Amino acid sequence: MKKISESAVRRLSLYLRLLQEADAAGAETISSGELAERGGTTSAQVRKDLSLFGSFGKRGLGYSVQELLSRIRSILGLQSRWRVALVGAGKLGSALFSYRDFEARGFNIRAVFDSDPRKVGTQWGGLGIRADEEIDSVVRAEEIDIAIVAVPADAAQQVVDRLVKAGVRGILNFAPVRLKVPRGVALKNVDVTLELEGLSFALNTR
Amino acid sequence: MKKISESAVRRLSLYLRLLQEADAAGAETISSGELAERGGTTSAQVRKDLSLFGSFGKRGLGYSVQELLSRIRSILGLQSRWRVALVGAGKLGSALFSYRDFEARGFNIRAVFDSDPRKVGTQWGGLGIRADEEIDSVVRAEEIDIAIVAVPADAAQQVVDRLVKAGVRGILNFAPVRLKVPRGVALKNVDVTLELEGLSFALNTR
DNA sequence: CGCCGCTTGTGAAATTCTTCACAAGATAGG
DNA sequence: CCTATCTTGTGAAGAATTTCACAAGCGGCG
Repeated sequence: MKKISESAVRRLSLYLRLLQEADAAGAETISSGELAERGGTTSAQVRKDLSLFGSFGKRGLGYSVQELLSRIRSILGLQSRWRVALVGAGKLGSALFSYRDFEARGFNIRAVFDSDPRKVGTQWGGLGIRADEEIDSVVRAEEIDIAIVAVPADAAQQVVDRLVKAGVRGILNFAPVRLKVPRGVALKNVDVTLELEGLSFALNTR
Repeated sequence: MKKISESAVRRLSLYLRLLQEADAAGAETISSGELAERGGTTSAQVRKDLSLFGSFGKRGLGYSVQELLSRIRSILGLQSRWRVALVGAGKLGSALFSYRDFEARGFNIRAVFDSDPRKVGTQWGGLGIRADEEIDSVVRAEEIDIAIVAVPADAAQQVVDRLVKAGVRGILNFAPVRLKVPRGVALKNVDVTLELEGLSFALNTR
């Protein structure tokens, strides 16, 4: 199997959303050109991306919205739900937790952790907040695959070490630090400051 | 002036953070190799990135931490503060607002908007929440450069249209939609679902 | 049935990004 | 002053990604 670039995966994920919108709008079929237009790319790019995984379209017609939806879901591994833990019950954690769109897209938050003893034990939508020390046992018991890390920068590496030790295989990190994870564990970072600085650069150079 | 790739800018931003850490740790000087190691890249990459803007190092010695800090700040346009508006005073907006790290990095939130009449008028850390209808006048009066959009997907385009009309030149969008902005307006997206799906793909293919 | 208009899938070309590799500057030590 | 050791800056090579361009499949219509 050849290597799939990160940007190709991002775009697939984007196509998935566009397809869901098209589906909701009642479209039966969609062309690479329409997808490109709505996704801000080119039709050749769309076709190339899809061709990495097979040929799903019909010449002259385009793609069946239903079929492409299910193909992309399967490519991205979204057929079944992922079991997710959220670490950090601060404001960001709370915002993420209440963002119920995750649920709809197959990410099921099954545990919440925080280091603050005053928060531990309180209920969040039917889920009791656990102490960081319980990460190992709870993650194992709940068979968590993915963790969302929303703790301060100086606590993040320790939390991640615990998560990895407990068997988590994917981490989405919101703390502004470069985390170390062993190979075999997937890591993605969301760094708002970095994006703002990107805007600053763009505004600065013109 | 030649074109600078998005990834190069991201890395500069990363180097900036690493330099701040090195500075806090008391380092006077730093080599491309050290930066690379801490930033998860290669020394050639670091040197190439920096060489796009000039030659800031001393052979045999490396880079002066202080000088490189100020050079990168100036490249990224962070010498002066940016005037920022936050649109959307929900949970995410609240999390972003209270993340005072922005302030430290030169992004000064000067206005908060929300469409909910019950929120309008309440105070957030000394700032009164304004109605979306006021975007035009307030953004002009406050000379806002950058807006952070943290509203539901179906409201985002309308908000952005207003912001753009009022003269905002950079937008950081958290809503899961592909926004349309005129050329000349810089747009960055933070899409958590997309990142989670990227993790799903990574976990799925092995 | 045959032609026409549309759209896919994909090699090949073009472009962009990363890595290599090395001359040359800088310092320290004898 | 000379040598040994670092580390930069940068053309050139290599790799990856995007765009081009076109043959070929498909459906509709006369």
